Amino acid sequence: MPPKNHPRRDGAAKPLTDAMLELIAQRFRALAEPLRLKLLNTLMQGERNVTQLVEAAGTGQANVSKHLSVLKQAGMIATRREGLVTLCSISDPSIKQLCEIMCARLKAEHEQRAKQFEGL
Amino acid sequence: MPPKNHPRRDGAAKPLTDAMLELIAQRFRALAEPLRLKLLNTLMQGERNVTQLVEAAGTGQANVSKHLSVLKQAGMIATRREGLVTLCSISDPSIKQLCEIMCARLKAEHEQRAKQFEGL
DNA sequence: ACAATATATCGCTATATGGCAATATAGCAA
DNA sequence: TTGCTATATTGCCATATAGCGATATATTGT
Repeated sequence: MPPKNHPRRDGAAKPLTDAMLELIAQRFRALAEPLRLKLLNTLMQGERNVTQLVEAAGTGQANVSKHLSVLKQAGMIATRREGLVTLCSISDPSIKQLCEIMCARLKAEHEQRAKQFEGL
Repeated sequence: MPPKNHPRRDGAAKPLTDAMLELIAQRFRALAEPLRLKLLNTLMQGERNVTQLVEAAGTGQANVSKHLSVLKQAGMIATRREGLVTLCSISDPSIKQLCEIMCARLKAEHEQRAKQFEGL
């Protein structure tokens, strides 16, 4: 038996190895490009094939294909071939959460800034 | 009065402008480097000055300083000067959430992979 | 086999950025 | 002032990667 996994009472950070940090950074990096976020945002509505994603993205097919492979590599999307087309879908349910948290924070900061300008 | 903010019943994605996508990507980019994650992880334990962060990070001071400015620019940390030292602290409470979600997902995937190797 | 369509991959250039060494700046003390 | 410490900034190099055009591969239909 490995030692029991005690949850931490304090807010202390767990010791993260460099390898773990690299893994985490890698996943954030996959979310760190506007075009990839756009693709994911499109896929939130449901499964789409590559051509549809190219149209929605408004950029070249080669580019979309490359970004899709990054997302796939990061385990964020899954693909299945159906005849001629490749259908893509989100395979990582936490992505929606992550984006919502980010957006909420951005909105809060924006409103905070707006308040600074009230009644000049 | 602006139009009321109806919450969405469906799982439909909101229309995100390119500017918004860029902003979101920018924040994820700040989290997309192992060293920055390490700094944030250290700061989770509380306020630290730059020298302490340099020691904890195990890299050069110039490097740490640059990464800190990225995090500050992204609104994730705040700094205050106290005499000779600059004290840094996390200013964005959502960071912890984001990292925890990422880590949970990584752990889940790791366990999933481990299962694939059971009973070869 | 050939043609047509959908997607992936390759080669390229331009840009962004991490790390380092050196230097600059700021605050404090003697 | 001079010197010391803490931090920021600058210049440089190496690497990563976004975007693009061209090409390769795969799948289906004729």
